[in-house]
Amino acid sequence: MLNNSQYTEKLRSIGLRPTKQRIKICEVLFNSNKTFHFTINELAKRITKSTNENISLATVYNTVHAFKKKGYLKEIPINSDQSYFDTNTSHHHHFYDETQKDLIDIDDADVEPVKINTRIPGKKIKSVEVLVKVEDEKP
Amino acid sequence: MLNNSQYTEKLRSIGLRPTKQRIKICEVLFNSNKTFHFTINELAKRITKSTNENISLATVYNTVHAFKKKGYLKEIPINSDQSYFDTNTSHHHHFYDETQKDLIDIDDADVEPVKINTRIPGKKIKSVEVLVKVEDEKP
DNA sequence: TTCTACATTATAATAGTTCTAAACTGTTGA
DNA sequence: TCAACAGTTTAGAACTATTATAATGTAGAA
Ligand SMILES: [Mn+2]
Ligand SMILES: [Mn+2]
Ligand SMILES: [Zn+2]
Ligand SMILES: [Zn+2]
Repeated sequence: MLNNSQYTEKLRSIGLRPTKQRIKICEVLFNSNKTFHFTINELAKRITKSTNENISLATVYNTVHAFKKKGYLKEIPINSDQSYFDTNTSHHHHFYDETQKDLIDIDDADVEPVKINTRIPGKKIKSVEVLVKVEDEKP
Repeated sequence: MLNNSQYTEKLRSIGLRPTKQRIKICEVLFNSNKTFHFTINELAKRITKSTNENISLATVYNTVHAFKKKGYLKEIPINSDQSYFDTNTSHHHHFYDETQKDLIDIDDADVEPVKINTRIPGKKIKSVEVLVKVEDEKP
């Protein structure tokens, strides 16, 4: 629930110029108190719906990638059909409902700490994420 | 380390005709005592290298998908650029080395059982997989 | 051997994503 | 204040992994 001048500051703080396109995208992504998952196309549709002006698809891609790089968004690997992004940047996990093709958060507190008893020398861990695939129970 | 007639049986047992293309693909995928990860393009290159005859890319796609559906291969979601497949169909996890863009198995025994303390009503769990992203340690 | 359903193939089509290069804009500092 | 410039947006082209098409070929059954 931020206003435009707060997005302006947010953008400035990470070295991005606060253009009207970026502020619009911030509104769609971060104005809700709920986080959500989206594909680029879904995001583009939301933007078009909540605005009269159109934002070019290239700008949507550019901005999403800039936000991801700055840590405002995460990308969730689900399958190779298209990229899924997440406005929830806290450490958490996912159910993927293969019947509904739907991605659902699992709070980090609902997963016992994952213990990996092996390492790769010279490499440090960036993230540990659990993906739980689910489907409808047999009737 | 199977011979062609064993692949023939393997294919027959899952209702696929043992064509020479499919047997060739079986050889490349399953003749080694090591399992490995691959993309379709890498697989197509391996096939071309180990054969004089060429197998159409469409056949490689068709066969890989048929094998996946029959449980001979797993697909590993890493990113949305392209599909990664795994000849290791046992339950296991992965390191993804973001520096080298390399996928490395983690034996199931090296991961403490992952406990998820939440469920989705009406859905049953198909798989629980851990992806550990790593990168080079800072020097 | 003949028949048929299944399989292969080259190629076209599709779709998500990235690139291009021209037009536009936010910011800086003279 | 405003010219200058780097950063940004844009439409559309290009790119690339994947899937569809439809003609040709083949394995297995009878
Ligand atoms: Mn897929
Ligand atoms: Mn990506
Ligand atoms: Zn999430
Ligand atoms: Zn593996």
